[in-house]
Amino acid sequence: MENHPYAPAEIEPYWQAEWQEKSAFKIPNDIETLKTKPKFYVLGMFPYTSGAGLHVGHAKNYVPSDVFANFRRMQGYHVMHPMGWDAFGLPTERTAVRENEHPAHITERNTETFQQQMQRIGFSYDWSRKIDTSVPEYYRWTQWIFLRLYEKGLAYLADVPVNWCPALGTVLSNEEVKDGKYVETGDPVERRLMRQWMLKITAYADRLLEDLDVLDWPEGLKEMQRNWIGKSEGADITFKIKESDKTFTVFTTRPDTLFGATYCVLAPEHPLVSEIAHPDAASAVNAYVKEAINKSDLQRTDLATEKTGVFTGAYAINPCNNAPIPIWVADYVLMTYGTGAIMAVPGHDERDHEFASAFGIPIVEVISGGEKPIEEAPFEGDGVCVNSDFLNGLRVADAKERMIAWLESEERGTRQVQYRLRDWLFSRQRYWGEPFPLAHLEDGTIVQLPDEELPVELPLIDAYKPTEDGKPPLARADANWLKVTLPDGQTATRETNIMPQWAGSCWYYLRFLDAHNTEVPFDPELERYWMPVDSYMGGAEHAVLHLLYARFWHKVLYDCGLVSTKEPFQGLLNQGTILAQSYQDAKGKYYYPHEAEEKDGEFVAKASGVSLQTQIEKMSKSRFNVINSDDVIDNYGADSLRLYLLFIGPFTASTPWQDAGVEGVYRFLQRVWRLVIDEDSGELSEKLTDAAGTTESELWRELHKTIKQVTEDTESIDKMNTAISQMMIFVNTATQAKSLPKEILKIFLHLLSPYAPHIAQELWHRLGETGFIALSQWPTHDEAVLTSATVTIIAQVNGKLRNRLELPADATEKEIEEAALADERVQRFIEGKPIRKVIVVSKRNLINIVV
RNA sequence: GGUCGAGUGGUGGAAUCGGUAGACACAACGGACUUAAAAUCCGUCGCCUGUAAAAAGGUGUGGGGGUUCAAGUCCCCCCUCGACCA
Repeated sequence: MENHPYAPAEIEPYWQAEWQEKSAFKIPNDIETLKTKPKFYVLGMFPYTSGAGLHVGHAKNYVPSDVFANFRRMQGYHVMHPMGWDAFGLPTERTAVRENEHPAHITERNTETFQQQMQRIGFSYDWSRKIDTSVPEYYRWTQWIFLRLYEKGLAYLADVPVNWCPALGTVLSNEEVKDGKYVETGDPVERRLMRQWMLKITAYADRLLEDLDVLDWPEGLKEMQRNWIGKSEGADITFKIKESDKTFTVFTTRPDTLFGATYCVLAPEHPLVSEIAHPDAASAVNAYVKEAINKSDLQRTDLATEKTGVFTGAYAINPCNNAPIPIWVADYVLMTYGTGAIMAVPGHDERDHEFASAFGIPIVEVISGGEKPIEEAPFEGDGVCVNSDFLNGLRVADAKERMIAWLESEERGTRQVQYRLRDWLFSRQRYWGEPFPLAHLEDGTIVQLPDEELPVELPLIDAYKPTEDGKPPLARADANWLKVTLPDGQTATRETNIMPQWAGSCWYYLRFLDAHNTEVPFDPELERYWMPVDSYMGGAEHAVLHLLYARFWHKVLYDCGLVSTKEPFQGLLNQGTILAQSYQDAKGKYYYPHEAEEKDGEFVAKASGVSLQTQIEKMSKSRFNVINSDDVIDNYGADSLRLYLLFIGPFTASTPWQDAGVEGVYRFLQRVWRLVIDEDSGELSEKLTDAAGTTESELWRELHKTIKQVTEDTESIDKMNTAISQMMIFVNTATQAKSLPKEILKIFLHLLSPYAPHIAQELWHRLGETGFIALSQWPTHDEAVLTSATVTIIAQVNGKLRNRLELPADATEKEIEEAALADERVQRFIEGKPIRKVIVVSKRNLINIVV
């Protein structure tokens, strides 16, 4: 006899094709049609399209955003839910070099894979809005926006220290360098000053900081952005150099401790270092500077490492008491923060204290209140000024104000706000990125190309590496590309740097709104309708850089009158990472799970027998523990994959993948299937009836309970795991019911549809409905159905549960108390003891008797 | 070192405003069905005492202390892990 079990491999491709063919999730682009409904913009951070394809870690982000988009759509919103590809960047360029193929071809192949994998999961994206940051139709507008920044004076050239690898002849990012070596080849890397494009993000520091307050983001994430921007208020103070007319300026957040400054430190890169060094000290200073310059900032400022430094032989004059204090050079001071020079107050700063102790520099207490003597430990807390002349007796906050006022009146310093945020290094000496829409005249003048000339397309070149004389790869392009004739007839040479990988992702959420516009980057009316993004979901690894860069560009566009909101992403959630078991031998080499086996409770490599360590860690290609979404779909179907990723835990929690867990949700879907379909005949189950839903009153109540909870849990996004639990409870109840009104099942299928769209659609269809359940209306629960005639009262004695009492729902507190005191089991515990207090919590259906 | 977050059965995780700890699953175990197995259905499942089995009781949310009629939840100290920053 033929069987008719739940067969996702048959129903899923069918409905995916139907959705595609009927454009089920296509959003109109006509503003009048759009205005008939409220809008909702759900955006999952688009993926970098590496060759590895989509794994379940990506899906952990995209599945909840898809469920939420489905949910809002059923609630009657126009839902913007697009997808696209972040395609420019180094990984693809590296693959291109390795495989000797143009990066555009590789990108095409990779994006094709990603799209197929996503379509197999049944996401409700409007694929007609798909974008790819590496195609000219898109990056034309990235260049266009860059020109708006350039016009506003926000892009400039500067000599900045970069990681230069002589062996490769190229600049590397900080992430590619570890311990002064290129992480992949071990070639040495040095710090070198190079002329680079910078974006003046620091001009927006204050607004980037202040506007965080209006965003619905997790507090921790806002705090990370605040720390990154790192605003600190204090003063710039000018120090004269003894027996010289030279001066230097320091920035300090603690002007109140100026009387305690017993030495100064210049960063090794500080221009004064070579000028002021005493002849006797010059050679030691030079040697020190040379060594320090190649260390990373992290190495230099790490509190754990021992402080190093060298005395210059010169003295500065403390501006508040004219005391001469020695000037040192030390690498714990960075040229890139503040002024590259500090006043050191060892009594009240930990690093200064450590340094002064090591080199025998005096330590003076100027703020009282420390627990230990000032020679033993610095005191960084709040206290009262001492040994500080006109500041004596003031508390720290007042002393700061007083000192700044005094410095300003004496013209020895000014109030100053300092940011940790640096300007954004915006150029790369690479190939696979957006060319700058700029050119250089013979005399060195830089000119912007007219908007009509865009896009500046990437030229074809023969090798993706810098030229022998150190110019970027684009300098290899032929003269047709390199030379450009300007509207005024002059000839210029194109800029050969490219933009960094971040550029394309800084505004992609705007292009989705009007993805095919050839006149403007996006239509202003559409922008006003859709923006801001209501719910942006993605990994915490983008908590700082991507989100800060995109917010910066958005604010510039706002200032240009091109967008209507100050912030791009009103709501934001970070998904937890997905973890998986990985296997490593003693040397740290990773093994695939299929290469490992368990022997006597230990793991060993199948081939060699060497013993392996196992751990649960982040799923990634380099750890050989990636689970591909296609494999899961092959075995269980897309609906099981979706459900499992949600059921595994809250959206924001990091949880380990367990193959066995997929079985559980797969079984659940099979039970759902059997509620509707008789597996033996393939016909509708005989339990199904056309009776009203209320005829199965217990099930009817469970249904309404389920509507309520699924609605609330889906709304929160973070609790979709408990929404699924409740659906399981409903299905368990329905399985045991003697008869099943179709009405009840149809309502339930609505709840299931955002989560498991294929099976919900198939069963909806089998129950005789036409059209897409995904486009039907979300049900609401009836509170009256949930109330019942009796309630269960929890009876406690001294806070411990002793019995449950079934009482009428309208029982008064007095009646509850009487019933509880009369209860036999409660009696056993109060027997013979005086009752001291009785507390009835009617809201919680609870009574506590204290004896 | 600093900031923020977390720690609950064998496992993933539930638990609203302080009010029944362990929902829902996985794994395990037992039973029904089957020639057998798979699948399915039913049941047990924190630990300890207790019992033939129950009943019943004690204890229990990283550790210690506190507030409260009542603490996984609030406060203080400590330990461990994670993220970010230095």
